[in-house]
Amino acid sequence: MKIPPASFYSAESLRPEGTIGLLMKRVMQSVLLQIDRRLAAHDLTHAQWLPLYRISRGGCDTMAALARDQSLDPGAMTRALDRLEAKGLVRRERSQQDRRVIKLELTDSGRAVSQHVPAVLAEVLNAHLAGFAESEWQMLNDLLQRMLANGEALRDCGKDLAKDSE
Amino acid sequence: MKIPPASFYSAESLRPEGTIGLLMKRVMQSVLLQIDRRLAAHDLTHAQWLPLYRISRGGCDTMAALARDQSLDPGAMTRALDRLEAKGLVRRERSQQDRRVIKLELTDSGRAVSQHVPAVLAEVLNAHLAGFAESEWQMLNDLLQRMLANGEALRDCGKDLAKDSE
DNA sequence: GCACAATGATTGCATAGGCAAGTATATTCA
DNA sequence: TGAATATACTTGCCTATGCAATCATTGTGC
Repeated sequence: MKIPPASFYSAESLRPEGTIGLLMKRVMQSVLLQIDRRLAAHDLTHAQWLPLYRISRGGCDTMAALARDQSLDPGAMTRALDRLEAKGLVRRERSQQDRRVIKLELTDSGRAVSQHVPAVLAEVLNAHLAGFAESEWQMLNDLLQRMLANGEALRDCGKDLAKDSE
Repeated sequence: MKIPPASFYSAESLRPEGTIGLLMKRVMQSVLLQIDRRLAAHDLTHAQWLPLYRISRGGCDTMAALARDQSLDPGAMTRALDRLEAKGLVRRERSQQDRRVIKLELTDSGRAVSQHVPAVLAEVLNAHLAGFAESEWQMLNDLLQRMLANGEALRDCGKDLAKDSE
């Protein structure tokens, strides 16, 4: 059973500055700007504290797990870890059980820095949600989840959609 | 009159995979993936059809205007235009009125390609909104607008916030 | 007119991500 | 066992973005 696409936008009526897409891009930019600003003192960018934070929370202690978790390219993750290792925040160690995988663990310095992240993250998100009722926050979560589910449905059957829509 | 920040997230309860931030990132990735897939036949990436589309719509015919419009770095825009010009989609021409500015205009080829964009954009957005009632779509717009407004309020008074939150 | 600031565009340097090819190790199955 | 396959990671190449410094041009105030 397929739910048909919505028809809120049309090629004729589209105004580039009014779409959901641009709106979300702007919101994301704002959130990342605020977080980066608060973590700049620790010399961290959003591409760096994210993996750091994930490692510190446990559950993501290999490159592949980390890359999947953040839906990021493995190559990009390798280089991100290069930078974190160069800063002395992360240690790589080849696993003995499976010699393909490389175990990741924080150094003392990495642990110290990563503990600042959750408070900043929560603060910035809450600031962007100022004035929201809890029901509105839940609604936003729900709507975004549904958009994501629609997107995933598209992705799977997407090989034959690479044609133009005219 | 200031609206206090929300308190939906806290440093202790934060789960990285459950935040609004990661959710929006995923939705954006999905939207861009689908658009890029449909425009790949025209050899365009999302960083390329966006300025193209804006120029074709009129109102953004200089580098600075384009960069501001997409909240993008002027340097990045220069290089983006380099690539579009190399593909023969855009022409640069120095203005006679103000010899600092460079007027941008689409070539015939650029115009031809850019006319495919709106339909694809609308199609992908609508597909991600499948199953949404119009009221839900409006609600989503409204909530995102409010998040953006909160973010802009932060940005302006943000010079003294570059400290840690502990 | 002239020093000075403001603006438009560019460039160098750095981080960052996608894609594809390649290497090493593990797993599966004939 | 051994070939095919899958997985983990790496590397090279390209696009893409931010920041800071630079240059040319324009506008401002004296």
